[in-house]
Amino acid sequence: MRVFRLQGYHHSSMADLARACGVQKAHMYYYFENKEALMRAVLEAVLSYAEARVFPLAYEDERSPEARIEDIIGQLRRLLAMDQGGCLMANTALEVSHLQPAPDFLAVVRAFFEQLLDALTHLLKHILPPEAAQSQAETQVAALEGALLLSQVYEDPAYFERGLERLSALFTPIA
Amino acid sequence: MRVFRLQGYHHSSMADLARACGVQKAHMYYYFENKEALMRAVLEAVLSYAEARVFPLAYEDERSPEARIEDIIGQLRRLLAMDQGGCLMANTALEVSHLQPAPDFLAVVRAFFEQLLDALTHLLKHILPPEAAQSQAETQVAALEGALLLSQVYEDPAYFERGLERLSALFTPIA
DNA sequence: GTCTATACTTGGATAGAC
DNA sequence: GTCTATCCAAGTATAGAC
Repeated sequence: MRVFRLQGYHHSSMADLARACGVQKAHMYYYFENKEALMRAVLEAVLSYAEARVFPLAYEDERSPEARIEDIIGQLRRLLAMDQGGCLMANTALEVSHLQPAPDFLAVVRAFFEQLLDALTHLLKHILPPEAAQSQAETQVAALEGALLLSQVYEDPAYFERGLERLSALFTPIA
Repeated sequence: MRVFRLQGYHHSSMADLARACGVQKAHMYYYFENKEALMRAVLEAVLSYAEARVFPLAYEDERSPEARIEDIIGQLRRLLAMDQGGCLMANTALEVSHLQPAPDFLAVVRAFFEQLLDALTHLLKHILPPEAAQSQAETQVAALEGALLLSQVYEDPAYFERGLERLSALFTPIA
């Protein structure tokens, strides 16, 4: 996961990946059919983590929206840490989305963003009408990923931090 | 440029690039020292275009901000067309920003975003206090690139279109 | 300036011993 | 389940004829 995040899909060789795992290159093929299957497994691991520890936070309806968004932001800060390669889902999407044929692991990327959008939409419905909530969730996910991009361009985590703050601010208006 | 946008930097081979240019692979080395120099030249061509035809639109102070932002949006729609590979600057940044050593063409990417941010900040100063203008420019560039990402993830130009509309709407409040 | 031919390296993947 | 050895294709880059 670390290698793919830092070096990208195509630039990560099976040798790089094997070294990071502390095994011989050939041994990778005992567990994974090929490089694409390995990437799929990595992306599925990220998705599983988010499904277990991040998205559910949004649906804890007995807690306040403010508290829930703060927890989610904390998780996103770790999951997308810019100094560890940023967002693997976004990096991968931009690197392979136009390839023909498209690698099948793109479906995992889509599932990730869909669930992230749904989770945020659910939270925003507490402070906005349903339609506006969906639109605002889309805006916020885009703004967050874009802020992460700027952080990587300028090697400055502040852009991403400000993106997280703007998301947080939505739930703590003035008061 | 087309090949790099669609396939990414590392996945584009000199053979791919030569074919797209209609010359033999070896001939590419007559014009460019290596693949990295070729990528630099491509990025510089994009930057030059933006410096000549896009950014200056923001500074035509005799025209209304609304008119200027509409022209800029029109240019961005073409320059970042999602079905042609999206934003080469963003794609490239995410693909190579964590490599060590970092390719020197990253400086061109930084220059592009810096000038885009400056241009948007200048325009926003017509409707916001200076400090808020800078902050809002950062937010809008991030939101736009993020919207483009979502368009590529879902193969749906609508996300990017809505991003452009939200930018446009900033300059035409209610009225 | 453009081509053919080719050197040299790396990359993905397999075979088979242990 | 892990290793060594190896195959073959693709990749970057160069040499040299025309």
